[in-house]
Amino acid sequence: MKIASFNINGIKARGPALEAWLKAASPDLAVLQEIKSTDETFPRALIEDMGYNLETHGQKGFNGVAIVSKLPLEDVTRGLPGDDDDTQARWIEATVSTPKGALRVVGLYLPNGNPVELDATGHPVTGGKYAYKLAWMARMEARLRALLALEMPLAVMGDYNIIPQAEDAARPDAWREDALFRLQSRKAFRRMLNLGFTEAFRTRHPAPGHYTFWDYQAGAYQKNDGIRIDHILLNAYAADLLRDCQIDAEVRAGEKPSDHVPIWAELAL
DNA sequence: ATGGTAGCACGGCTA
Repeated sequence: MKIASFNINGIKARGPALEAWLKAASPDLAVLQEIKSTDETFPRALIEDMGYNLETHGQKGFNGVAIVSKLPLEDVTRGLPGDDDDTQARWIEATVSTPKGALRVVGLYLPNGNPVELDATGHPVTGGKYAYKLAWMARMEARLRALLALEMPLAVMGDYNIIPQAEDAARPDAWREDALFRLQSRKAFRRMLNLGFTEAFRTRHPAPGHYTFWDYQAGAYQKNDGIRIDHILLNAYAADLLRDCQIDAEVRAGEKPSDHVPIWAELAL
């Protein structure tokens, strides 16, 4: 089965581009980020008329995640555990079952974290966006530990807002102090990888220069001034099933595109 | 360079 992740940056503006990509790529399942819509205002027919099932975890104006799937979505859960006061819609889970076995899927939109605010001793300022990002990643690590204990194939996909290595940015020096690339962010990401995950794209494409995001500003796409921040992490059960992983970079050149492009993986499932 | 562009929704935040 083909599974994918796509930060669509607003479902109301992305209808035609999303439909065109779903038709062309025909993923069996895709997690979507930044739907920027509530569950009630999401244009469900756009997805359902194409034969996909849809589960949303929306929020007015910002954030919001969803899963679309040709197979039924089972055991759907919404929200990242660990902080009852966190109202931002950034996490959704579901299970799909095939004749060859089941797959647990996470769709996530990890906080951006900018601007980075540090106190005099270099610690993130409490209540700031960077502190929120790091706290969110700590909660995510705890949730991943619980999911790993299920001992079943697991795919954790989405907009991580993390540039894992210098090779994943056209101009790494421009990102050194940014929340997407500073060492503390990358360490938190690596801690999660070290729980036993395989980063699907890097495993299959060791060469630098592959990106999933180009800013709308300053002609970033035309200059290929991109970063790789959308990732598919697979636990060992799922990594054993990995057959392919690609970025649909050409989507960025389409009509009225998102600033992100889809990334997908083929699993022998 | 404190700009630049885009989305949501109609003012200002988020990225």
